[in-house]
Amino acid sequence: MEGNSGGGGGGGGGGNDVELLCKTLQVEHKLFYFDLKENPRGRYLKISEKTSATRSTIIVPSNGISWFLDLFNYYLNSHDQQQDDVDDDLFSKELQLDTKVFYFDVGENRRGRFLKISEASVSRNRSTIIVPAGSTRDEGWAAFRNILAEINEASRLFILPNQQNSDSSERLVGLSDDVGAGFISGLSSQAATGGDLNVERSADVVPPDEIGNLAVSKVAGSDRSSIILPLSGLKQFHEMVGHFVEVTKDRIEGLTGANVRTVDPPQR
DNA sequence: GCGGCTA
Repeated sequence: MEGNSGGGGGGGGGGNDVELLCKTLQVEHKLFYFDLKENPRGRYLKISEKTSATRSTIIVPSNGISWFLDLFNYYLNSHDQQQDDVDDDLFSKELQLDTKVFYFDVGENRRGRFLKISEASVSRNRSTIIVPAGSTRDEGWAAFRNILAEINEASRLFILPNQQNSDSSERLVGLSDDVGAGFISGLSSQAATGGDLNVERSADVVPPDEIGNLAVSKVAGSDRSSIILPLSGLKQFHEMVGHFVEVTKDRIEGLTGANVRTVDPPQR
C-alpha cells in the first residue's frame, strides 16, 4: 500500500515519481518548493516549506490544486475588503479531498499575518505549512497564488513525452531564456484582444488542437521551469488570472455541497 | 533576518 519508500537513500530524484514541474518561491525568509509530480497512481503537488531548521510538506492531489487556488483568491479578496468586525476565525476553511482534509486558518502576530495550511490524512501525522501574507499588499499570498495558478494550468496542459530520457541531457526546445519575462513580440496572430472571455474552470484555455505548439523546458538541476504557451493562450491566461479574482469569490461563497466548508471556530 | 503551527 505504501510502496517501498524505505529503499531510497534520501533526497534527490528518489522514487519512481516523475517530476513534471518544479518551482520555488521565497517569501520573506521562507522558501517554498512546489513540485508537480506524477506516478502511476496519479498526479499530485508537493508543497514544501523550508525554514532555517524546519521543513514541512503537504501533498495536494491534482484535483485539489484548483481548490487551493480558489482558496488563496478567497483570502486575498477577503483581506482586501477591509471588513470591520471580521475575526480571523471567520477565515477558517476546510477542504476535503478524498480521504485528506486540509485546514486553512488565518493567524496574526507581531510578525504579521499568515495563513496556516494543515493536512490531515489517515495514519499520517498532520503536517502544516505557514504562508506569510507579506509585508505589504499580501504579496506573499499573491505570489503563492500566482504559482498555484501557473501549476494549475500547467498540470492541465502538460504533455508528458512518451519517451523520457532519464539523463539530465534534456535540451530546451525552441526556447531562449533571453526572451525574459517580457513580451514576445511579433506573431500577433488572431489572439483575442480583450473582449469577452468566458473563462470557467472547466473551459480549457487552449484548445487541444494547439497543444502541439506547446513547448516545455526543463532546466536540469535548477529550480526553474518554464512553460511556453501559444501566444493566443498566453493572452487569455493573463486575463484569466485577473478574472479568477472575481469568479472565485462567488465560487467559494456560493459553494453548494462541494469540498470547502467554513469552519465554525470553537467557543472559548 | 525573524515567526506563527500541536500531538
